[in-house]
Amino acid sequence: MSDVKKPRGSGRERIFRAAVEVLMESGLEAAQTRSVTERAGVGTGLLNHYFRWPVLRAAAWEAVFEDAPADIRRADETPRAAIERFMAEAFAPEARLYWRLWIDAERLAPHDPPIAEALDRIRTQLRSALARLLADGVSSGDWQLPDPAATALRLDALRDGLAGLILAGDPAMNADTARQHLEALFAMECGVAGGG
Amino acid sequence: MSDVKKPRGSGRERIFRAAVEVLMESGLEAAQTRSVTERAGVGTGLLNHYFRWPVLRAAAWEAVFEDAPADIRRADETPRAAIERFMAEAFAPEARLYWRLWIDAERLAPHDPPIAEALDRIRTQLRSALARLLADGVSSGDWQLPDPAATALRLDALRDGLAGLILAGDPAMNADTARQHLEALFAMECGVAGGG
DNA sequence: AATTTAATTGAGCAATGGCTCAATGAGTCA
DNA sequence: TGACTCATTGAGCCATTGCTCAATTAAATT
Repeated sequence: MSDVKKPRGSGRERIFRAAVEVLMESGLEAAQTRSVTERAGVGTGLLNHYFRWPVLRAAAWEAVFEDAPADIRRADETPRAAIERFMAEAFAPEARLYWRLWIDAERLAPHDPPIAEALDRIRTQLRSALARLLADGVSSGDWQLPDPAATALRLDALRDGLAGLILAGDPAMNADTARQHLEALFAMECGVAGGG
Repeated sequence: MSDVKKPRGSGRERIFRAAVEVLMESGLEAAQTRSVTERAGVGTGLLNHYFRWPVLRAAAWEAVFEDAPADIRRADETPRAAIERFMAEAFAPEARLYWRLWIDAERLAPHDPPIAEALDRIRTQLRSALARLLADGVSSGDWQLPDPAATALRLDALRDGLAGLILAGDPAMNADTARQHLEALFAMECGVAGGG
């Protein structure tokens, strides 16, 4: 009876989980307290009893990306396989939701301290995971890179820029093209002559 | 007397010019009709008499970037000089305002048709101006590129991504570092071995 | 001067959205 | 059973913001 309308867990937990779901559906900026309380099956007052919206929002955002750094290089995955998956997943349709959340966070960060802190933590972890992967590939002889950390930063930034173009509806950009450009950069980084 | 408070021009002109100024100061999202009418020294009703806010905002935005495409390659400028200026200006402090406007527009575009159209026009012009510059540099023997249009797109996207990192307050990114990465990409595009 | 037309005003409307707070319900302890 | 605590509710507050509209002023026309 009580779980027809209300998911399991205490009010506080339900609100947090609902916030995560709302973020995934609506993005950071369109998400509202009312959507969260509605989805949690809870009065509007309860959210404000437990949380302050900007803090809850940032916490839910961080929860969405919590596992991402560890997922850059999965257990027993070769560097080459991980990089191939990196390229394949970068602009996959399933990634759109995450890109929107990511870019929303970059936009909000200058005016939203909780978001800024969360973004900083996740970004640092993601980037060092990628740099580690690139360095491992050098160690294992899969590829050569003069400066894996710098390459990680460029791959990161180019992926960010390409995803931004896709999300902004650039007619000259789509997932396939974006992937080709990202792969072209990696090839150049590894010393293969300039890409087309 | 009448130009102590009110700048010259008709109400319509004054409002448009004020809109441009407000955009430059506040960015696209923080800009409000009241700031514009205040700055124009005009009643709030007049703005709505002449314009619809989303349309005015997009028109003012486009006016800000109107001259940018032609400025990629100035008259009597060699390709090399133009590219050097491109790199130097990309992340200069003066460019911050424009970056904010640009990224705001990318964010608004999916939900704001007037902005989407303006962004599309300017982006197309900017990108083809850059591609033309790169192709000219190949013709003149300043550099070699297998596919100048693809290189233009990557330079564009990487610059976008790097600027996004700076604006979002990434502690690992600043104007100098960003410029180095952008130059590293260009060097690789031209066939110089992978950059550090 | 009289009339018409256009420019201009700003108080206020309507919708939005985070948050308050007095009230209610439910569980616990003596 | 009464007293106390904590969870929960939701109508409504309050500030924001694009926009309306009846009223006013100024300019042009006859």
